[in-house]
Amino acid sequence: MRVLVVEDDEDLRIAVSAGLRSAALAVDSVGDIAAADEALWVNSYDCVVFDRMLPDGDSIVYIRSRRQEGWAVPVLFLTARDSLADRVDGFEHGGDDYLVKPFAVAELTARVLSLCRRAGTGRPPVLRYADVEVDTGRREVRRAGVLLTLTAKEFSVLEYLMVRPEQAVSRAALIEHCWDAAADPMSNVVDVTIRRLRNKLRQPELIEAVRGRGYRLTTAGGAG
Amino acid sequence: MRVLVVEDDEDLRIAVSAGLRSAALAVDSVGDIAAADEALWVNSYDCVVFDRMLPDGDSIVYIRSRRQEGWAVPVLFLTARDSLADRVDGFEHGGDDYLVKPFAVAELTARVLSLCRRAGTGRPPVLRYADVEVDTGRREVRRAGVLLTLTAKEFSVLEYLMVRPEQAVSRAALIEHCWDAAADPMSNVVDVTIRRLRNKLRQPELIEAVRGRGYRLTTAGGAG
DNA sequence: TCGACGATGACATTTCGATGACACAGAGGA
DNA sequence: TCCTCTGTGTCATCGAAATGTCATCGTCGA
Repeated sequence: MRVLVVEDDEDLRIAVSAGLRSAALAVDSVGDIAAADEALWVNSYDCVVFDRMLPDGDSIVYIRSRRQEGWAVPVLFLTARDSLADRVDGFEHGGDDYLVKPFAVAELTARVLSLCRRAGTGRPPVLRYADVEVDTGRREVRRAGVLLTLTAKEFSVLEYLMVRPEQAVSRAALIEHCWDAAADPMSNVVDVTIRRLRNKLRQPELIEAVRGRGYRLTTAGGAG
Repeated sequence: MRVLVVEDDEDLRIAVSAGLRSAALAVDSVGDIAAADEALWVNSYDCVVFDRMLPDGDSIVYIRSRRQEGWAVPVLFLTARDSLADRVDGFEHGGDDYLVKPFAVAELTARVLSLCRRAGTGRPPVLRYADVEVDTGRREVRRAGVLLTLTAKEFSVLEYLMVRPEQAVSRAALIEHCWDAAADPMSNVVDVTIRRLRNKLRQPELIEAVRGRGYRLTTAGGAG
C-alpha cells in the first residue's frame, strides 16, 4: 500500500509520514500541489492525504479537476478547524474522508488504512492461499495456523502477491506499490525481500520466480 | 512482439527500453526521426513509442505523413506536460495513445502491451492449433492439456507461428519479430530454437521445415 | 552423385535469480 | 550519550537456466 502526503508544514508532514510508515505503508511526501501533481502522474497510490490549503492553491479545486478526468484514488483532506464550510466542500466525492486539525496521528493512520481497504472494494479482509492467511485488517500472517512475525516490507509484498495469486508480478510492480519513490528500481531489494519472506514462510516453493517476469504464488512447486 | 522506441534523451531511452524488455518485448531504439524512419522501412514493428518533440522535428507531422501512405502500426506518443494542446493533436489517429511526461515506466509498459494487443484486433487471446493451446495473456502453452514450460524465445516463436497456421514463415520474418536488431540473421538461432520447441512439444512433425522457405505449422506430417 | 539446406549435439556465453555477508539508520534502553 | 537490536538496503559471488555459436552429419532434390 502506497500513500502520498501533501502538506506544506514540514513538521506536520514529517510526523504524518512517520505515523503512516509505522503502519507499514510506503509513504511519499511533498509540500505543494505542483509537486503532488507530478508525483501522481509518475506513480500510482492507494490513497492520498491532502492538506486543504497549500501555498499554490486550494487542493479541492485540484482534486475536482482530476476527478473529472476519471481519477478515482481516495483522498483524505486535512482541514483547518475554523473553516466549517470546508467540510462540505471536501466531501463531494463519496470515496473521500476528512480530518480536522489538530488531530492524532493514530486517528489519521486508522482512516488512511480504512480508505485503502475501501478502495479495493469488496476485497475480503482475510486473504488465503494454500495454507497461508493474511489478515489485512490486523496485519497478521499465519501459515498452517501458526502466527508469523513479518516486517512491514515483507507483509506489504506478501499482501500484494496474495491479491494476485498465481499471477506473475513484476519487480517493477512490486517496487511501485510496496516501496516509496526513493526506491531504486535497479537494485535487488525485491529479490532480497522475497528471500526473507520465503524463509519466514518456511516453504520457499510457494513463491516461485518466473524468469524475466517476476514472482508468483503457486502451489505447483516442490511437492507437486 | 517488437517495439521501436524513438526518444532523444538517452537516459530516458535506456530506461524505457529496459522496462519494455522486461515485459518480454523485443526493443530497438533510436534518437531521431531520420533514424526512426530508416528503422521503420527496414523492420516491421508491432508498436512504436515516439517522443513528441525530436531534434529533427515534430514526430506527429512525420507520423501523419506515414499514415497517409496507409501505414497503420499503433503509436504511443510521449508528450511534455505543459503543452496541453498536444494531447488533442496526438490523438487524431484512433489506434494511438499518449502519455504525459513524467510517467512511470510500468505505466508505459502496460499501455504498449495494450496497444500491441489491440493491433491484432479480434485476435483471440488463446490461440489453438491441433492439440496445442497458446494463452497469450498468461503466457502459457499446453499440448493435449498438459502445461509446458517454454522459455521466452520459444514462446515468442511459437506464438508467431500459431498466428499464421500452415503458412510458411521465413527465418528472416522470425528473426525480425522475435529477436531485436542485435540478432545475427546469418546464424542458425532460429533452427536451434525450432528444434528446442519441437522437443518440448514432443511432436516434431507439428513444425515442418519448408525447404528454402522457412517453417510452418502442419498436422499433415508423420502420423497423418 | 553432389551440393545446399536443415538437423543435431556439444559447447560457449550471457542473463538472471539465489544467497550470504555486510552496511547503515533509527528506535529504544541502559 | 552510547550501545544494541532490528529492519532495510547494498554488494559480490555463485550457479543454473536461457540463449547463441559451431562443427558435423544427414537428406532431399536437381
